[in-house]
Amino acid sequence: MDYRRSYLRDLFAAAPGAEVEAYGWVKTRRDSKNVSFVQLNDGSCFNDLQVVVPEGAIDESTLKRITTGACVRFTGTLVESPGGKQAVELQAKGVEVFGEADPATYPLQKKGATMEFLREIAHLRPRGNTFGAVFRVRAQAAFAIHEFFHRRGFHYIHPPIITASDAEGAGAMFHVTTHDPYAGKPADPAADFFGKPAFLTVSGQLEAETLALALTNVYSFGPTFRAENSNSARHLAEFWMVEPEQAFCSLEGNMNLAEEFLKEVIGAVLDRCAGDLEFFNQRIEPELLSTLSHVVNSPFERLTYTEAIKLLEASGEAFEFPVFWGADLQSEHERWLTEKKVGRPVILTDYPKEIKAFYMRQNEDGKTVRAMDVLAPRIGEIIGGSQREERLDHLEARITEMGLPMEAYWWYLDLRRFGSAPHAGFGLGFERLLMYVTGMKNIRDVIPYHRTPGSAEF
RNA sequence: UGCCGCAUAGCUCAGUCGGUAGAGCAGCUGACUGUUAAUCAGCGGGUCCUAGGUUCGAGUCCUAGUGCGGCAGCCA
Repeated sequence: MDYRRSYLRDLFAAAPGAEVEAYGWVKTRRDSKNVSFVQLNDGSCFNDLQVVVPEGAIDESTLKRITTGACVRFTGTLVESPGGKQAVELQAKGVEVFGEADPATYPLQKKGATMEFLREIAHLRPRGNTFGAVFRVRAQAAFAIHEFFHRRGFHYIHPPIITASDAEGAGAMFHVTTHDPYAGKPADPAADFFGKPAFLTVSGQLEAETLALALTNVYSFGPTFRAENSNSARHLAEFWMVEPEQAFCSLEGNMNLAEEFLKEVIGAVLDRCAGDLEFFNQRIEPELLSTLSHVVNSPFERLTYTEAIKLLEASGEAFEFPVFWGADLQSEHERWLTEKKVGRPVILTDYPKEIKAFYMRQNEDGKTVRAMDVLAPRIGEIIGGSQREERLDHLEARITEMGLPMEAYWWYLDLRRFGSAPHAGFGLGFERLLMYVTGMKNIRDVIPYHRTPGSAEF
């Protein structure tokens, strides 16, 4: 056995008449008087291979071990299929059973399981249609992201996952310690592993900026952690984030990059995962394919926050939360804009400085900052970014205004002391992108093992 | 974390007015000339989430807890 062999993906493209092997897991077996049919899948592509077992080809006691969930290798001849649902099938001559699966206790059925139940058997769900497709799309999307940046000369960087800075301000953080938190002794950071409090990163942005102001165009793509007690279909405590950062880049350049990025990655998945997306379109989200091709082929709407507020005020909608200049936009407002008003992704820019982070570049009006959020129908905010404040005095003033600890930012401020440059970047939630591309409704179902409050199984 | 809803067979669910447990699918046994969510017949399968309470009697009503979901918030 060797990875250099045929996979089901290859068999579907092979010429009938070939003698082949087929490795995989059994989806179902159907028996007739003289013949048995086995649906086999190895995860190499969406389609199952139909294996035909003529009477006598395999002895009955072995055939009985080939049940749903079993792992097997068939040998036989690839032939054109007389059945309507597949071009080729395997005429079996022999089989080896690697692992049986007791049909009475194997929890995956071919019919009618809810997403909630499948989440409880997350170690087995990749064997089903839906999650096989999810994780193939996840892999292709991740690869397409690296390709996108690589082709444009961006350098892939690796900001630390453990950080001693608790001042990033992007959300509640997980502590990292070698001390027993349940021992009841008083906390003593100086005696801990790093000699001070340490945390899991909530964003690599500040570190990415330091590399952008040397390598010009960089991006990171890795796990990110937020200890927020959020219980929603759009939040995880551990998720993957893509964070490009560009020197010599304005907010407009940042928006252009974000739009090109989404279009190219979605386009790549449309190209390379056609079978998987077809399934999502049929069974998960009926409008998926038309929506995605529309997104790839039409420009994103770009609005300033101020324009968006005016549109919302003129909408005539009875919103639960009031709309006024200075208010943070609520989900209902974002949804109206992107789903009802525009019907495709919207980029909102130039938010009031009071509702955005300290590092965003201040506009000349003294009221707004060069922030941008990309909002997508169905899932809301998929990207958040900004042009960064590159002027030392402006940045220091904002840190003081917001009551943040100036000392903690000494190295971040050094970037503005020594060779500062206009620069911009954004953060993209990888799982949110996957929700958008697959039509899956819960973010817990686009990652193999979700981490959420009260949930760290597997 | 707040509001709302749900929890019954392996899965998906029904269970009327409070009177002692049901279906479909899955599984098992058999039938069937190539099936493809195969079909047909038969069989087995229950801590009705947990703990209290009301009642002659609770799957059903009440209280608390737990889990899950929806919406909201936090954001990516």
